[in-house]
Amino acid sequence: MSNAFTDRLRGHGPLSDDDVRLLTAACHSIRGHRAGHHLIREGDRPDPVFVMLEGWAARYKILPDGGRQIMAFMLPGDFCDIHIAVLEAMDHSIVTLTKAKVASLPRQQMEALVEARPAITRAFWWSQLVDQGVLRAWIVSMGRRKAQERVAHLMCELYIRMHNIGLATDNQCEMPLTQVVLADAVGLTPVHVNRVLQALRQAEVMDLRSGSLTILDPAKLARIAGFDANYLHRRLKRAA
Amino acid sequence: MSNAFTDRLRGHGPLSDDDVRLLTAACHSIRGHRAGHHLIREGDRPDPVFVMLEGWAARYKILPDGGRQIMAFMLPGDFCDIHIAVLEAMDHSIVTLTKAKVASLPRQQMEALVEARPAITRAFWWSQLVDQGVLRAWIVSMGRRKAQERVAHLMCELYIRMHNIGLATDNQCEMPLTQVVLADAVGLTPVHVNRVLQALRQAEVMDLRSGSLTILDPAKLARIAGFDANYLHRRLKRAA
DNA sequence: CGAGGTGTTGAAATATCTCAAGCGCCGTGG
DNA sequence: CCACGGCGCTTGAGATATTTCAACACCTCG
Repeated sequence: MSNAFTDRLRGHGPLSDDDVRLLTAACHSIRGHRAGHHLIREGDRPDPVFVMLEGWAARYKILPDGGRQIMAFMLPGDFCDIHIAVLEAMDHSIVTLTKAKVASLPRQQMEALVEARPAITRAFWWSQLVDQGVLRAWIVSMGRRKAQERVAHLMCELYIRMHNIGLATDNQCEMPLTQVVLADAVGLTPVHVNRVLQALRQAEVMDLRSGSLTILDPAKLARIAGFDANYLHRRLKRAA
Repeated sequence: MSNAFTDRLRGHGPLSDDDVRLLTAACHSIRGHRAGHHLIREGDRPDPVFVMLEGWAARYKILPDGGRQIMAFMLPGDFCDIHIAVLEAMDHSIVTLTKAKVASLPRQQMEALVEARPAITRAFWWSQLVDQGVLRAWIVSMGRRKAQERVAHLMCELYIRMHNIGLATDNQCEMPLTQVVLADAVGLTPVHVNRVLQALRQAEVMDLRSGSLTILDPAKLARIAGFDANYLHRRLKRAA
């Protein structure tokens, strides 16, 4: 009677058993997808809200010149904006990056939950808050950090997020990102990302390779990244 | 019985007279500030929610190396995240950029409104949605657009937002940004921003000067920027 | 009158991109 | 089982966008 989704929301504040039951029930349609499957495409009329139960996905936009910019990574427990259903057309797309299991909640059911269950609404707001914090951190990175710092910062973010959902062991976790995906996220060129990764490896700071990240020197990594975790404010940790 | 704030929210969906009355009443403490006044500083414990009634403000973060990155501009009718009150400490600051009039709503009153008034909650969600759209657009800009396109895009965004709140006439509006503020927003150097502005001026695309923006060739500007307004989904326009 | 913020200009330095090529791996199809 | 093609990673060298540093003019404000 729980999954990555309810666990995550519970991290944002107490939910009654009833709340959890309603939420799990709402995730009725659960489907498996392979890497590269589009959950939504730009231009689609959005209806259901997607919730990642397993695997990774990315939210991205394609520019007129064909370039791609990734705006967010979605990990297990994350979900697409609840209110997105109000729009007529998506202005971006979402793809799975790995094999994934995703639930979809019909819009109406979502809204019903929000209207009826204050605790759930509150949990959603929290989640929103964290998401916005992440978006802002990305803006700071892209605006003022140089290549090395940028990828270091992203690795910090993703490691912490993985850690928060119990998917990281000591200084190591899965990180199923190819160098071009990484490049599209940090706003660099794949070849430059490659060189940056090599530099970080040779400096014995971190090692990203074949789908997994190893942090060799956490303090140094955080210093390079200028990383300050508290924008990810994880209630979970504190409540535990 | 209305102000920039209620007008804005009304743009996101119908509000009853009662809703509007409650909202205006909630803006009890209204104060004037001069340019450069901090509404919140990083590290502060946030309590009230601020609403811009007149003037501009910017949300920014200072990096370890002393650099500043602006993450958002706040125009009349905008407000800081409602839920921000849940945090223990602000992870960024907000300053006024011009003389400004701002209302502050106590946290509790805010939450009471949200619990009691579904229409108001809905309006807040909309507002959130738009804000997130803007954040994402900034990420795309900083990640994949070059200097000229970036400032062109920002000018498009700000012009449209000013237009939406009735503060722009034909292809012209107030734009009280110094070149260094602009630079801190788009992630460039002030001197480079200067050159970009000159280029856009000489190309007769737009002219930003002494606090006001003139769009000389809207089509060209939008083309350079790769601008697509629909992420700002303004209900106002449609409803009108 | 002086000080500081703002806009402007020039020239050299540098981070990042572009283009181009090669290598290893893996899954597919013959 | 092998050959092939495609993808992901790596490397090099030259091109380019943007930064840095430094200086100056202008204006406002005290």
